[in-house]
Amino acid sequence: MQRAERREQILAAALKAFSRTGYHGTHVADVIAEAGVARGTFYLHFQSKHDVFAALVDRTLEILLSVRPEAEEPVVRRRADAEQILRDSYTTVLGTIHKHRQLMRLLFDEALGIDKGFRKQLEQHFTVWHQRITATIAFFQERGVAREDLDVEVTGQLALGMVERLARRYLFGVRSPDLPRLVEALVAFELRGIAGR
Amino acid sequence: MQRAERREQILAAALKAFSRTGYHGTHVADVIAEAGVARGTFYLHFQSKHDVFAALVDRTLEILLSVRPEAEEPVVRRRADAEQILRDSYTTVLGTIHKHRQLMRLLFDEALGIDKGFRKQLEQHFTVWHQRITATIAFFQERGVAREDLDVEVTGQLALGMVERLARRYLFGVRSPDLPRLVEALVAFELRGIAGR
Amino acid sequence: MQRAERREQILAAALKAFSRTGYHGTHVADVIAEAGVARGTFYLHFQSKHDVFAALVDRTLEILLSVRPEAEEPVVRRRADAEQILRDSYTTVLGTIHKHRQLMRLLFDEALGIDKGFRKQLEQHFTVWHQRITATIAFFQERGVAREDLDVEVTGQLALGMVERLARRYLFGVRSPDLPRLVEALVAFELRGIAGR
Amino acid sequence: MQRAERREQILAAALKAFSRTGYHGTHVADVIAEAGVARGTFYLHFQSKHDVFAALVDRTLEILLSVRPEAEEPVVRRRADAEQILRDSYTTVLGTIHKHRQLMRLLFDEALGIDKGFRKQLEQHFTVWHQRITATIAFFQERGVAREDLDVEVTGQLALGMVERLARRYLFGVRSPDLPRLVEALVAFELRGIAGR
DNA sequence: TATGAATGAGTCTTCATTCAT
DNA sequence: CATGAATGAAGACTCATTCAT
Repeated sequence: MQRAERREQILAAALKAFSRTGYHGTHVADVIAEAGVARGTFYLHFQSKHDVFAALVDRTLEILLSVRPEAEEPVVRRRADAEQILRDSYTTVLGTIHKHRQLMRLLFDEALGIDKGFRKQLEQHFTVWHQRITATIAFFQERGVAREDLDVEVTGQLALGMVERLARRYLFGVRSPDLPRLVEALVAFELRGIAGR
Repeated sequence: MQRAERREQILAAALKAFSRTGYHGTHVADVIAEAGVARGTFYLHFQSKHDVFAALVDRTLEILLSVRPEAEEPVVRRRADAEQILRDSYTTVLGTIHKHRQLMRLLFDEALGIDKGFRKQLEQHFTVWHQRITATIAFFQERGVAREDLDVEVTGQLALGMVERLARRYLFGVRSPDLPRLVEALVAFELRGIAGR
Repeated sequence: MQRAERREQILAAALKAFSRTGYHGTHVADVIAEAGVARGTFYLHFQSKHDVFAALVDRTLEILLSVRPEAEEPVVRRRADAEQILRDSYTTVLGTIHKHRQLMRLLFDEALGIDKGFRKQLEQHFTVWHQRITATIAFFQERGVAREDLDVEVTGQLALGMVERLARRYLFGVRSPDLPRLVEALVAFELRGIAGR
Repeated sequence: MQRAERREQILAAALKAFSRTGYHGTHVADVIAEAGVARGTFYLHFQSKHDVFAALVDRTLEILLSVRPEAEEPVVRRRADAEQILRDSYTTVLGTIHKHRQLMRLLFDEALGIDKGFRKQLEQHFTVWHQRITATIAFFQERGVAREDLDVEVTGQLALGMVERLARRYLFGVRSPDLPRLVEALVAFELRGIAGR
């Protein structure tokens, strides 16, 4: 078996195990049992238990950050109206979160309690998303869709919070959420929320 | 020293210790050192390390649930306009969260990673809050402040998410947040978000 | 309450507790709960947990050693025939053991596992009993009831063992044993066992 | 080192340690020091301190129960006379007990004080032996060696008690007991004890 | 690379005993 | 004498990590 393959195998087993019993409730013994691999093999591919978890976190963050539907074709975006932009964005984001819900749950429920490092990483990640969102809002302001006196900074956080909560409430652990409904409520609420008048 | 007093003392020390190094990073030795009590004394008041943490979580949830400004004078509420109701509510809630930010942080950052029981407890808590919020929204619908076609259920979650994120971003670990600014942005956003038109 | 009374009260509670859960399975907390006495009071009357147990053991050994039916009226004994002597002795001994079966059980089942001191005490006690028995056998030899070539020393041990086993099997923990039957079998067996022919 | 070998090594060390200081006086630290293994290694082979002890008890009981000289050649037995049967049996039994005197002492002196479970086990064991003995007595009755009116049940206990006492008094902790003497006294006593007239 | 036996530092928890009131 | 809160030494057990094969 190729080195990368074996690594994947362990990573998958770790995800399963961690999802089942959490980081501290999962022992290396559980991971290797799940993977069907010897103890030594585990340490051949990962430096430590913490290390596997970090790898999963990294992967999760990569997945999240790679979701950039709105950035792909800026020119086209200008033509699209605000509603469509939001709808597309949120559909992609929520869809991605749901698709990788096990990883997401790990990140949101476990990572904080393990390490200050993970907290930092997560905060940075939120910062990046916050920037993207505020950029979008600024763009909406330019287009006259968002009012000028909006507190962009705080509003960006509000948008983040809404998504996070929808994810936690409707996406983790559920097989088939009613994505369109969530997106619709979210878009309607946000568009009005940022609108003038 | 009275029994209850000693218990309080240990609880305070535990809060400090847990806040500093997290649940798993904190040893009973740290707690008793912080409290200045003997090991046996700790176990005279709490069954286990897990038990002290649970006591802190319970306390936190009690504090959160006891925040019910809007419920106190229903008659007056009817006269008040929606904006004032929201402003008052959020001011109280965010203020309370900030006042007890150490406890809150413990609940939000640590509790999930320890025990499925805590996760359940937290979910139940969110359910209660969700109910309160949807009740308020329904009230706003009656009053014509919120549109009829609003997805109340999902919107309730959105409101919850906004508060949670503000708390995490601006209230935990900060001495003096700009509360009015947060409330203003929140109220303005939500009022528009739920409005017709 | 008189000092001696209080001591008795604790002793009785300790016997109950030890009988229930054994020496190591019983904590001072159990004893004082059973006695309805405060922790400090316990140590006012006994130096340690070990000390109470020792007091119970002492009491048990005193009871056992005070059983001396055959010694009371040596002149009369000479007239009685061997069978009656044995029957009387064993009836008294087995009766006493049964009457104090809780104490006896403590001595036989627990004392050995606690302390080399108790083992020594018990061995000395057996030695005393062994001497009494061999004296009786010697007396029987004089009277011609026991054969001359009997290995008195070893036979004394055999008699001891028979009684011990009957006690363990039929007397501990039973409310009403068939004492006459045991005595009859024992006497018949022993008389023949030591007899010539 | 093979798994079974290492287990044996620890078992031997535990026997030594327990024999020296008793169950409660022996710490896992003592056992591993005696065995020259690390703490973790101990728990790799045994679930707990209680578990090693149980393993030793099991082994002891197996050894005791496997002593069945009289069962091997029933046909021959019928021809042999009672005295020889008893002499052989007791020689083997007492010899085996002496050979494994450390294990036996553990069983008889320690096991009772640890656990009700061990008491049960020991009682069952005595029951088995009692059955064997009564069977032999019944056989002797058939052969006319034992009287018909014998209380077989109780007499079986008497025989058990004699052996137990000899074991405790002459076999535990002694290097070279005078086995023939013990057997002779025992056989002579028992044969007469069960005899008619 | 793979294996799994071995390691031992780390922690929680217990419980007999003390002592201030 | 009585109380019961406080003490802290002691000890069982865990589990991430190493390493010889």
